[in-house]
Amino acid sequence: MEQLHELAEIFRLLGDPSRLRVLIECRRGPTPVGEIAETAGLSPSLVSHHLRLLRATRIVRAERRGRHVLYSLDSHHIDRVLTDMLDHLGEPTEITEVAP
Amino acid sequence: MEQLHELAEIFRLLGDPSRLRVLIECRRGPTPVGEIAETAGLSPSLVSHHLRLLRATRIVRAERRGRHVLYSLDSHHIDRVLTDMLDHLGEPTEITEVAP
DNA sequence: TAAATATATGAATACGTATTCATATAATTG
DNA sequence: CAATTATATGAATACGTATTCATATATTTA
Repeated sequence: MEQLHELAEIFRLLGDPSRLRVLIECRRGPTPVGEIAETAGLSPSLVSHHLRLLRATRIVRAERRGRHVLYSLDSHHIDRVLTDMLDHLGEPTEITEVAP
Repeated sequence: MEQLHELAEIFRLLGDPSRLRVLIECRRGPTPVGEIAETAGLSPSLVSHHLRLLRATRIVRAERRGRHVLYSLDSHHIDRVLTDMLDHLGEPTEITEVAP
């Protein structure tokens, strides 16, 4: 199964707090790097580095608009996974009953 | 948003090929460490290390059965995310049309 | 109890990678 | 064209972590 590495790489990219913040901002639709940086509280340089990685895996896509570059999510799978996980994160831990 | 780190940690744990293999084996239901190791093609020691991390985040749960310890997925969220991503991985890359 | 099997743990290592800083490229405006 | 704004890139660093090896703990069986 070779796709396993591909899948792991996607998860790995989601597995960094800063990058996750960047991604969550991208969910709002095409957003310039500077705005992402400010909202996420990260340096533009760092955001740019992260976006490069996310772009390389097609998780995110870029479009130029004047001197800005707007980034947005390019995978509805990722979008859905993010939505699901964010929604269900607050749920209380289930109590697993053990059969006697 | 403090849950963001929690979410990132979960993704980080999914972001390693070996650990992902271990997790996928756990989806089949309670499975002994040795069997996971053999099926995944990993050393029992490595599998045990990974399982410890997955257990610490409640992604996986353990139950003793004789001298074996059976591991299984403990989060249906994770199960669903894995199923979704595995299902949709084979899908061809969508061609994004740009409006003229 | 001793031996055998199954799992866990600790230390050591080798490797990747997140972040910063300095600098480069691109696009607009004066 | 010069200056400014926005983004990208490269190198350096500091830190985490996956893997292995040796050893320990737990459980069953002889």
